[in-house]
Amino acid sequence: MSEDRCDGCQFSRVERGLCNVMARSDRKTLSRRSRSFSLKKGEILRDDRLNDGRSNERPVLAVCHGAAAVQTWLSDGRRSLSQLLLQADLVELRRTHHPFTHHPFLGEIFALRPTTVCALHGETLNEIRSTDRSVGRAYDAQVAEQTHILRDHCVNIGRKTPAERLASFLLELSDRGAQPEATPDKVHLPMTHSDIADYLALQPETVSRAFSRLVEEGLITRPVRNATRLLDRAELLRIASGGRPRRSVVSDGR
Amino acid sequence: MSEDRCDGCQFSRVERGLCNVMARSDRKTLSRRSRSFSLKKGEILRDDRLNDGRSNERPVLAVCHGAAAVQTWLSDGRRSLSQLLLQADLVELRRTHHPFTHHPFLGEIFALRPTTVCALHGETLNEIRSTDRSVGRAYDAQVAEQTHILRDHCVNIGRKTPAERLASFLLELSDRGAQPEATPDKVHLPMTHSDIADYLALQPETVSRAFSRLVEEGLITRPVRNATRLLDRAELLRIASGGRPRRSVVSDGR
DNA sequence: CCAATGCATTGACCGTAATCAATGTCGACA
DNA sequence: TGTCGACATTGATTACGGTCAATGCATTGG
Repeated sequence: MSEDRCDGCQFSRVERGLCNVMARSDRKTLSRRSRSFSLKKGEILRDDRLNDGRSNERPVLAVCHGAAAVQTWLSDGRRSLSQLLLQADLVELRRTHHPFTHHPFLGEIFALRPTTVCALHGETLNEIRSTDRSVGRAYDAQVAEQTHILRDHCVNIGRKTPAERLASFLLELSDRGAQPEATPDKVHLPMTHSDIADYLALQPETVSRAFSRLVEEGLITRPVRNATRLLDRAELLRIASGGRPRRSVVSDGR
Repeated sequence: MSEDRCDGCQFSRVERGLCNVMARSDRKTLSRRSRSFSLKKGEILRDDRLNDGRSNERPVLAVCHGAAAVQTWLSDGRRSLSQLLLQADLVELRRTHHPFTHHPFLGEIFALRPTTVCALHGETLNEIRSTDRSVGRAYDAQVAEQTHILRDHCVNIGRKTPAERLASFLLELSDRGAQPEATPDKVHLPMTHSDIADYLALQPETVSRAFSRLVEEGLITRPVRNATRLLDRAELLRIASGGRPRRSVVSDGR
């Protein structure tokens, strides 16, 4: 918790990292009022852990390193990972009430692998944002991107076949690519098949079969268990966007 | 386009409406630099319509009246409605690039019924926000709520049965309730079964059957075609959250 | 008032992914 | 190096929701 612990933080160095945008002095101020958490693979961070000692103003979480997901349980044990959190992603874990059940909504962060998360002090972030316009822009951009990804994900799990979902997923990983030393075609998988299943709204077995199918069709290879190489990006993209057109991939509406 | 056209706008009167929070003078300034659109039922508003004449700074859309949805097509004709936009909802239709295909992302707003939408001038909104802290808070709250709803929706369409999805949907409508004269139990349905299907990731026939089932079980009635009355809110909630527990509805995690 | 149209409903059937089960593979650790 | 445990893969079967088709019911407009 030293003042310049941010200097060692990977998040502050990542291109799209919010801390990278702000002035050094602001970063120090923010750092002093923020806390960081180390999560082991499989560990869960609930919002109640964020609120001890501090005010319960909205804490904004930043993923400094690793990969996590927003996890939800149905009461009979079904699990869903609704949002993937990769390095430099921001997520607001507001202690709020569920939008329509009015029960207190316990956001839950599940570490897909060893992960460090920083709980930024919301009010301080607001202050910085009001003096430094570029911080506001960066923050808004992040939020807008996450919203886009969420909408897109609804389309994925709502209207696509297993193979299409997996293709979309691999492209998503490749593009959001929080992988260490990655050529864009070598995609590191930060999670198990079971986690992928709960993210893509499938069963693990179906994920496995979808992988096999993409391999069969020569679109990917799987050099090691937790990585994939994309061989035919164009075709993957075609599949991911619903199949049909051989040339143009952009949906023409209607 | 008079300066005080906002005075007639329903959005500015709705409790949670952003315009309701800001000072009258700010509202006038914002109004002068914004444009409003009237959409007929079934009409589509693409982001290109927002950018004629004006700068292409992020326009923030506000639903003044009616109901709409963010609509996406897969290339073979499958449709998805990923986000419901009810009165006083904000949505950022940033002209951006698709998060991982890099194609320009054409956000598309589909009017579920006659709807008026206001394209707020983003830069002006930012200025107002930097002088009036409460506007920023209200805006952030809206965004956070939408994000919550989107995550929740991912769980709905990813892991719930048709009846569970419908129950969730009815409760969502009841609570976000942009209905005119509504007791909380009388829920107006602002869309056709086909639209509901594309929102809940089902087929229209399945929506119909799910309705029938909830009626059979005595949980709702359907006095008229486009409305429903919730008879047993607690039981609907139990179903919506995955079934099991007879007493407590809040998921205890694990 | 009736026709026409657009939705909704119900039924029968089918196909895909979930489920159940057995086997295989990798990695950690002694 | 060998054992154990977690995860992945593959196969067989089932069940649920999609699909296709027919009927019903409202609202609109001539």
